[in-house]
Amino acid sequence: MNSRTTENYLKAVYRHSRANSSGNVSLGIIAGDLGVTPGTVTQMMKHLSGRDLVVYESRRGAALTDSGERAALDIIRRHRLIELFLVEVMGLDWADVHDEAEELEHVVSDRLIARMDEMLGHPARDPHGAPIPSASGVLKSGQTRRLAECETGTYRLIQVTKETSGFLEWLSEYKFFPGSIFDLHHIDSMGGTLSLGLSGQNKKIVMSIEAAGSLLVEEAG
Amino acid sequence: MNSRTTENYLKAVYRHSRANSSGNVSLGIIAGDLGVTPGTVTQMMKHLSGRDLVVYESRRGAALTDSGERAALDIIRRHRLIELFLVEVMGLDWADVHDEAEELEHVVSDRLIARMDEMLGHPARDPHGAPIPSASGVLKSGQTRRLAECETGTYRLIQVTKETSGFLEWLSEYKFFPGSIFDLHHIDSMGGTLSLGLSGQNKKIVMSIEAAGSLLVEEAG
DNA sequence: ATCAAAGTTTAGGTTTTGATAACTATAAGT
DNA sequence: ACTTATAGTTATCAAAACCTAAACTTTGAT
Ligand SMILES: [Mn+2]
Ligand SMILES: [Mn+2]
Ligand SMILES: [Mn+2]
Ligand SMILES: [Mn+2]
Repeated sequence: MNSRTTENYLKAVYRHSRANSSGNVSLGIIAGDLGVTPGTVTQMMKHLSGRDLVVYESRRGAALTDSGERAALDIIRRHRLIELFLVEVMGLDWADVHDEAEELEHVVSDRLIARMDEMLGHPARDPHGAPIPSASGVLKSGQTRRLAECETGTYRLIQVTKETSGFLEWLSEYKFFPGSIFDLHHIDSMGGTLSLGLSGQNKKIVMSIEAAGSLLVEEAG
Repeated sequence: MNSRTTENYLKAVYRHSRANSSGNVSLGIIAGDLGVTPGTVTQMMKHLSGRDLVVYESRRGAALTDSGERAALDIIRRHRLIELFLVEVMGLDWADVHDEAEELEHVVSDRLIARMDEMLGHPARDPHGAPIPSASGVLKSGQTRRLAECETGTYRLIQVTKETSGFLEWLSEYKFFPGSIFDLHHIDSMGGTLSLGLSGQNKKIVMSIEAAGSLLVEEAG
């Protein structure tokens, strides 16, 4: 019904509307994200607009309609359930499932997704800590903060938003996973790094503030 | 690398070369199988020929090359492992997995297929009794006969070659599965039916000889 | 020899996705 | 206000991957 490509566009619009308060995404951002030229995005937005999946006003950007958001959340649900299934049922590494899910999300039937959900006990989060939208399209995200914007203190890692296998493997080496509790010891804003220690371990982790931008945490005091 | 469509053509050529002794498939048969016009098949065979997947001589039909056969067996392996995975690991009904596998076979990565194979203990047969080609592309099919061509006697059901869910559900009602042993009591070739009884049950099964054409059996004396 | 069936060819069409490059609107700076 | 830079739009072209229609050719059978 929706092609692979249009589904990926819908996800891209969704991704970037979270960032922008208005929910309106500028097309250049999508072009950059998907690696296509701006003209291509304009065309696609017109197309999606014709199918009532986005509202698009010339030069004002695009926003998902209700049915567009439903479609986007459905694909995101698929993606996240598939990732968790690959990790929990099939025993793959969390660093290794994103690309696979990126393909399968467009092909696996609703019935199979429902069965995965059932086997996994209607899970709330994927292996990277991202919340899984419900079958009815409700996504509940608690209030988290980017580690890059935190002061020193004690936190719990909730979600890793950058899913490149290199970064995930690096986190694994420190056994730093969603759920881990840690102390943010020191922030060197000039040097652009921060250092932290996992509770129950004495090795120190030093990472760039840029990298810390893809870690979502909540206070654990 | 190979598109969904070309992969399905390769499977179709493979399917019908088994039937023909020469291994040469007439293009009309493929057109009928895939529901396209003859000209479309001619074009596709030229295309596959250019990619060294089939040998094709005008009006003489097509046959898979070695690499074409390898490709076909790889997809068949995927298909059958996926079906078995869906039944054994995910608990779906055997009548319900073919269509799903028909899609997934083109998308699931090699790594995931290898993992399924491992989880299933390197199985020899799919849920319908069809042999699963090895990763190196070897398919060992024992010598079976079509029930439609058997005399009365005792047999074991090995494989069901028609995978429509209606037919599979009908077999399920009688608990008639690959592995089942039964007596072929009576053949009414004029009426076009045969009747048999499963060992350990006294209900009689009557089916058309046409339907019995899709049951492969071996003697169980 | 004739004919029907099977297969081929040609020409054309659709869908989906994308690029290029000239053009235009908007916002920002001076 | 005027210029300029930036972002976005438009129109045109393209290519891949399928497919059909219909006229034509070959082949095998009667
Ligand atoms: Mn992912
Ligand atoms: Mn995707
Ligand atoms: Mn099947
Ligand atoms: Mn298929």
